[in-house]
Amino acid sequence: MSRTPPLDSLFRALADPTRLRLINLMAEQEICVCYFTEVIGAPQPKISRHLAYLRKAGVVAARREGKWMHYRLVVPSDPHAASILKTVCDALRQDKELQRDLQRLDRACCGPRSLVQVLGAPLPSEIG
Amino acid sequence: MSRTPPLDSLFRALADPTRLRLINLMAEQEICVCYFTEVIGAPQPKISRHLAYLRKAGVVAARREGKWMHYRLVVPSDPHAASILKTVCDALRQDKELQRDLQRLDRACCGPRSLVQVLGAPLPSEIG
DNA sequence: TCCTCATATTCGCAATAGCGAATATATTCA
DNA sequence: TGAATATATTCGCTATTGCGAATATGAGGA
Repeated sequence: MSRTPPLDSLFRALADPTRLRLINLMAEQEICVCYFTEVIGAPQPKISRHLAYLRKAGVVAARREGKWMHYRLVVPSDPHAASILKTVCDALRQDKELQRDLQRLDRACCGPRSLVQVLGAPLPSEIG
Repeated sequence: MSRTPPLDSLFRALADPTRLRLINLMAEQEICVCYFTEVIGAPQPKISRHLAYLRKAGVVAARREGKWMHYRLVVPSDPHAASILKTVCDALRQDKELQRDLQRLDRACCGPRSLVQVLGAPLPSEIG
């Protein structure tokens, strides 16, 4: 007796600029939380809460590796939701602001004062 | 200086079950408000407010014809938003609950005690 | 064990969303 | 002009959301 279409929870998850930035950063890679806070420049609890929101919505999954938590996108089981999420990622990738996020991610990973160098943070890894 | 991705307003518009039902009903046709209230079975102000929300978000447009207001989907100028909205409509069409809405719309238009017969309401029209 | 670091959760608050009830507006018809 | 109809808006309320600040949890190392 579910009187609500199955997609509105997905859209609620997508209906926030910070969460869209997080999704964009995860679109290609599994990413450690420390990069999110670095790239987005928001307080860590804010990032963590949005990640928790995405987790509850089933949009992302988390994996612990020692002290670090890695987040990755989950392909929704509903094929329509999956298709929408794919389309969304494609759209985000074209946004100028969000491209700058990806550049900042690059610097945070590989630059001379990168988190990798300073904290020994784990590198993002391509999703196999 | 728009610090927010352009899509989150679209997703906020989509993040409500009633609005998804409205969008589904408009997916193929321009529809008169009286059908929305009839099919969805919600109080008229509620329908009207959600339509206003969709209008402000640029998802639908309205056209007056005498006493009746007709609403239709608007293809967003941003091609990514357009692509997302298309994908959403395709997904909604497959939902069982939403298919029943379309059946109710059919009856409201063409059945023996249809609004067309009782009120002289205008028929939905294919979007050319 | 204690300390540190990475991340998560809780708390209290301000902003927002959605709702029903009532009312306003716009159009047609008499 | 006034009544009737279709739709829109406003109001007061409750529920939810997002936030910063503070605190808790969980892992690794001394």
